[in-house]
Amino acid sequence: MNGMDRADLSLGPLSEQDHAFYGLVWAGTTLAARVDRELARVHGLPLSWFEVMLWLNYQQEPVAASDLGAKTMLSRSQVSRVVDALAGRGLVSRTPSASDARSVRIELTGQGRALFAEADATRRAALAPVFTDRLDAADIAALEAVWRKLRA
Amino acid sequence: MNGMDRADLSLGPLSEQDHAFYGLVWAGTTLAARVDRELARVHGLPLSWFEVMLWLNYQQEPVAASDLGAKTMLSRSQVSRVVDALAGRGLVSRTPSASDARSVRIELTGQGRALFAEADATRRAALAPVFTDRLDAADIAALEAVWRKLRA
DNA sequence: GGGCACTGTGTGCACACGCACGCACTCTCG
DNA sequence: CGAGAGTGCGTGCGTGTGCACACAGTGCCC
Repeated sequence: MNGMDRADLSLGPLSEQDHAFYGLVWAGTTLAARVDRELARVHGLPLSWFEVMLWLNYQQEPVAASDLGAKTMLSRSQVSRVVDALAGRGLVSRTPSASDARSVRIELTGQGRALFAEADATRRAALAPVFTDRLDAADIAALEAVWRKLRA
Repeated sequence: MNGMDRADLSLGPLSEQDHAFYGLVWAGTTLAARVDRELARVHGLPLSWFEVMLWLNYQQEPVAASDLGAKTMLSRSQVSRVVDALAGRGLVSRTPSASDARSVRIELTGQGRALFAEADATRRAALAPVFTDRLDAADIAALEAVWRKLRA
């Protein structure tokens, strides 16, 4: 992650589609960088750790590492290392699967859930002035529609 | 850059705003990764190199390295290294500024412009099936409106 | 049951990036 | 004119990441 908000994104003679694309990449990286910086500053928590905890938090059952790699935006090797670090701090528990001896069942500990709740609050706080507060319901709905089309 | 399209982004009980945010980051990184992979495959060109060439291509006059750092999404050190690599391949020229001996005037060479034209074509080709073709004019306009609000 | 392809996971290595620093140069002010 | 603050640029260092590989375990098919 970057750590600085830069990029004015005032490019010149680009088509509408191209400009929309660059704006998309710019907005995504800028907002992610801001969240990453705030998470690191307040909780000493890298964004990749937060991403794993986010996914684990909304799962009822423990999940396998390969699931985290498929669902999250992280590679398998990154998942392996992040989970290892989280386990070292007691934020997640890694128990071998009963049905498959290769697989590992990963879940948040109580401490992990507590820290995630705090971290998610700071994420919302960091996002509010630059994202949430600036968009109305119609904007949000429009973005939703676009994501649906892109995901298909 | 990543190199793989992953992430299904089917998160659970999130608010509309949060879902819009995650979709934004997901779409940005996924599309950027796709462009990066295609650029590397076809032209052996990293996305950071392409980004510098893109900005240089739409400038009439040579620009300083600090301008590239401010306008592009790259850090100053990254600009320094990328420009060095591009100069090594004869794609950009670095001539010391006449008015300020510290500054460098960077511009694309003819070879650089030619390669950028090809690379930009592959970028459009890579983006078409997953982005451009899936969105209509109303979607593009909606995205434009959002980027305007976020940039302000 | 035994061999074989395949899957889930972890790791060594090379590479790219940001940060902090250093150097050369410019500007300002007394 | 000279000293000190500020600016533009490049670079060593530490860190994080992806890729390719290794290893253990599983399922299939004969």
